[in-house]
Amino acid sequence: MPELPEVETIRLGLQKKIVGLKIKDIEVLSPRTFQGGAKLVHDKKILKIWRKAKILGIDLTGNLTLLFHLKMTGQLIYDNGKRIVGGHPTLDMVGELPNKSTRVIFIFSDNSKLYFNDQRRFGWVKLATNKEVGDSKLLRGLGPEPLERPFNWKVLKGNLLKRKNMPIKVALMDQSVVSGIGNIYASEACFNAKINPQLKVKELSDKQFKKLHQGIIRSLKDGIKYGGATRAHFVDSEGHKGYFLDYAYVYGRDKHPCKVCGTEIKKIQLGGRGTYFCPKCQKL
DNA sequence: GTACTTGTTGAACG
DNA sequence: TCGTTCAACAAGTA
Repeated sequence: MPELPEVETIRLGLQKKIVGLKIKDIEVLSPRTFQGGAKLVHDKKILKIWRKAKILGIDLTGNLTLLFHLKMTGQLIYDNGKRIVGGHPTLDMVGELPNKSTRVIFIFSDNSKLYFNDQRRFGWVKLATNKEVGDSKLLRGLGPEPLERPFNWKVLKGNLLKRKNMPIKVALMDQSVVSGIGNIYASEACFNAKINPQLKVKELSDKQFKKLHQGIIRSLKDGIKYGGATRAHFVDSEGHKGYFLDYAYVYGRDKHPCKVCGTEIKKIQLGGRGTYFCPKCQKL
């Protein structure tokens, strides 16, 4: 599913392709997926594409911005005849478009198209004014971007300590602590830092906060390098089909041997979510 | 039919 | 009010 690295991958791919294009038309196949007045995008030009946490923003002329959240199964697929940019990987990304998962289609003045596909309709597209974007509680109260400079281990520690009694893995997923860490990367970051996900925040040493800071960055950069955390079929931004073997160290690998020490990976529930860890590498 | 999956939100708890 | 937990929601798979 699209997490921060996949949204970033999409942003980088789209940036190269649609900035400067004019939106000629829009088709909303699933009204509940599109919030706001769809017709307002007619004849607007794409100025800039940005990302905050897992939200993708496309700034348009007319002080308008399109906001996208892919949630679990959203995809953005750009098609100018051969090139596409993906999200949640499914085989239909290389098949015919539109298909039964297509919710919104943007048609540009050069007749290329951007498809918003979403199997489960958890995701959404929202047209907002620039002011609404600034006021949006979606974007306010988000913690620092984990891959940008202001995010260092002291900031991480300070923010985490607001949740001092929580298990560290649950606290990591709090979006006000750090932006964009979901269930997969929370487990992976803890593994990278060799910290047991059940450990309470207040029990971490400074050394562990430093390792966790590095662990978060490493897991996210790995994610971007591999184009997103997934073991399923994948299509890269040039349309080549690829296949990711499970690059994750722990996520989704319960009962499998740890890639570092061979110990069986355990799965537990933490904060109501599946949590994976190696009992030997991540001792309490 | 049931359990499970996700991020986000708002209710409910002590 | 607070820190924290939990149910609900969207819809599809196994």
